[in-house]
Amino acid sequence: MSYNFKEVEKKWQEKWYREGTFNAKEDYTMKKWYGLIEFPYPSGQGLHVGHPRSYTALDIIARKKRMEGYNVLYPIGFDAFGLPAENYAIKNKIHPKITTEKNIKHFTEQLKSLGFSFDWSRKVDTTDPNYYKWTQWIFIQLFKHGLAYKTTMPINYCTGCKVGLANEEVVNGVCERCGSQVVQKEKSQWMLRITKYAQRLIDDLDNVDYLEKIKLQQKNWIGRSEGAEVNFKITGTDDNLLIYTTRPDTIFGATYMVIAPEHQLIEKYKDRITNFKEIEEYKNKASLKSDFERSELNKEKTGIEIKGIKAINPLTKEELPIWISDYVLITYGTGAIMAVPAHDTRDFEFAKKYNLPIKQVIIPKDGNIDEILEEAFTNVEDGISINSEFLNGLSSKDAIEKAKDYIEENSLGKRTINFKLRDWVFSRQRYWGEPIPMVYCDNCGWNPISEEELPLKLPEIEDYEPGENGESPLSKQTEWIKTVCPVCGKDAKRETDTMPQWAGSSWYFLRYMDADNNKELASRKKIEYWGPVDWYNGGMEHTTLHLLYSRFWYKFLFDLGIVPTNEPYQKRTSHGMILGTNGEKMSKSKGNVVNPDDIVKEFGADTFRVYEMFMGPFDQTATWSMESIRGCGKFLDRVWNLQEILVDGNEYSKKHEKMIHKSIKKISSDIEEMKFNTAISVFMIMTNEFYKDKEINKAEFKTFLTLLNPFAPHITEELFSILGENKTIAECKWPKYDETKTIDDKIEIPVQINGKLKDKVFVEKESESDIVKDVVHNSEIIKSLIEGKTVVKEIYVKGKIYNIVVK
RNA sequence: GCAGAUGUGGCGGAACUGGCAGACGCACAGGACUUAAAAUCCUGCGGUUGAAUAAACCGUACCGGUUCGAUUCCGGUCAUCUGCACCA
Repeated sequence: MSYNFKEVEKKWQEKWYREGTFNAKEDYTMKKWYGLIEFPYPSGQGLHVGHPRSYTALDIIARKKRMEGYNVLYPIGFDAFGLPAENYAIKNKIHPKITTEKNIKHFTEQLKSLGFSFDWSRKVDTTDPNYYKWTQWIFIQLFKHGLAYKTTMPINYCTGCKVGLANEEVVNGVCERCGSQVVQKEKSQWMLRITKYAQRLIDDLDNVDYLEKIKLQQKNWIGRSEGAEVNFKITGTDDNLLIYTTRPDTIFGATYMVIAPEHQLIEKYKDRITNFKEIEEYKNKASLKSDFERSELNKEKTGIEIKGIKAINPLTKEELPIWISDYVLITYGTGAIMAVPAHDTRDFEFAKKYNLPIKQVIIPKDGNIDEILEEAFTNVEDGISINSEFLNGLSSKDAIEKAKDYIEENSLGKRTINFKLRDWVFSRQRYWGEPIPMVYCDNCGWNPISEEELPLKLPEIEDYEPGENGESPLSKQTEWIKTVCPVCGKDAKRETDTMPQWAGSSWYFLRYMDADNNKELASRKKIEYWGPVDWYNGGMEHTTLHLLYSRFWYKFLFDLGIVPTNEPYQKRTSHGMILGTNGEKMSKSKGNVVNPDDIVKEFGADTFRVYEMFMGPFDQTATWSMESIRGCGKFLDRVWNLQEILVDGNEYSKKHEKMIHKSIKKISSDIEEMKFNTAISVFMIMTNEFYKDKEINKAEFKTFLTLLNPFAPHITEELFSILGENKTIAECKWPKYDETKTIDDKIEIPVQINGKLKDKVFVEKESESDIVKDVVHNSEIIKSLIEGKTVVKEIYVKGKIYNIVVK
């Protein structure tokens, strides 16, 4: 009897999606579970085999939760604004709306063909005006609370996409999306003040269940550091040069100062600087470099001494030269540092190159001053201050605190905290995004449009080419731009930039809770019931982008009183990538792309699902293998053919009872821990066992099918109905196990001599060591092996092992 | 350079909290069925020595340590992957 997956899968999918079997219930008395996967960008290439890895995993958990009696919300939607649709429009003159619609349709078919238990009734599409109305509304609130502002600043500008990019979108100096070169460009941009939330974004990580590596990556990205700002007097003036340092204990070792090329000091003391021309040249050269070029050139540091002004070390009163160098960044701290070459690697390198003095003020705990320092000594854990007056003899940790105290007591500066996190560049000079609902008036400046006017719809246009000088294509829509000032009513102009793709995805999980609401982004009642997301799975690549941005927006909404908790996601896990059969990342150019449609056609959705879960540990990278997927198909065929050895029975048979209870326990916990590969191996072991005994009874088969259902929903439902059940597995309860029935009463104890396995004995599970000892010493093998030798020691670890040490 | 992770048969991988290394699957080999092939079923499958289903030794990247006992813990080395990259 062979299994016709094509017919069976189609049959069940039609039933599920017609009846809305998996739609969340409007019963707010039930315990809820909200599982979330990252909604896909509906690209023209269709679904990638990587998508189903994440979707199947949470589908398994969602299906199990339903059977455990939870009201489950497992929604789906599309993150449909974005560059590929727009680039396609430029090339082919087809409106992005049309391609997006087409792609969403294709994605929907593909997702349904895999049998995911999504609630399709709540489908979200970020390009739908009913959706982006609220994206725009949130932006207006951000503006009203001073968290959105416009500023002219050097931005990362992609020469290919012709848009400004956030730091996060620049990878190795090229555009994350198109791979073109990124240069620095001055542009007026909308910014979101995410930095204001930096501390909370770190602190609240303590209250959520994210994988440790995710928390760590976010913390590193936000990059908090504690230090002090210290004023260094500029000679012959009352003015100060303010620097930032995390090592105020090294202040006695400062031998020169460095400021960033963009530092305002240069302009200010133009007249006193004797080599101003030279400095200016250096400055110009530096400004031409992109951030990437600057850091690429980091092997050789460059710099010039600013002649004519000096700084005074507030503690030693020494006069220190001031240098200009692009190894100091204007965007971090105060854009100026005191250089302590003896105790900072970068300063050391710079001092060596320009022959600047190196003064040691810290030595290792059990060390001495080195005559010639080979490298900077930077270890805070192991340092003792020397040559530092009141700091002498203190450990570096204590010295740092004491120095900070001294600085504050003597009004030389203050304790400060710095973050690496930058504000979020929120403007894109693109068409296919949410219009930024702002209006500029010569009298009143920037103001949001009235909330009643939302959504501010994207105008229908035909020319998607960027405007002059990389302006948004909307800048050519003169009619649309023309409006009146929402404050004074005079003529005014609309903002022509649009929002980045990260906007729509920053709050979509809230919309799922109440997808059709046209009065609020979602009702408070529903947010309180469904929120926060219980389990969110997605890629590691979104850790510092989407995940951080959406946490920021959610915290803002919390501050507004719209959401009741301060974190959106209770739990976050991530899946590993799937590589092509050659072990490389799948890409069209390499020709190693596996198309999910082909797999479904050849093997069926269930085999596809089982294979993706079986291929390796869920969070690790896995390589696609056509041989291995065949093995999973074989397993499901064996499951199908279990019908042939089916016998009657309303209870588990004696010989299978233990195995079944153990398996329920193992599979249940494996699913919760996302150890899907070992869960599937348990199913295989069970199947092998049934075949070995040439028998499976009805009760056993029902349990087996129920357990397997979340992994392979179609074949199991079909077999279940063949059994003559009048309900579906989806309506059944998740099987329970009896702990006492998972324990063997007779256990096998390995016996070792000097740690090497020699024999095995059987004992009652609760046997005390003297009983076990008797059994062990009765073994012929053991007897012969210890004969004539001295037994030094015998160890029995209850239920585990027996070890005899002989000489 | 810094931070994190990983390293186990021909391959993907398993092993709870320090207790039988290699579960399960793939590939491969032999056999059954078949005119034949595919499919299916059965058997074997870390290495060396061995006629052996006898036995012994070696074996979880490498070197060393702790322990009755280490894939697991500790110290060091090497390799690979990921993230960050002049953040003072």
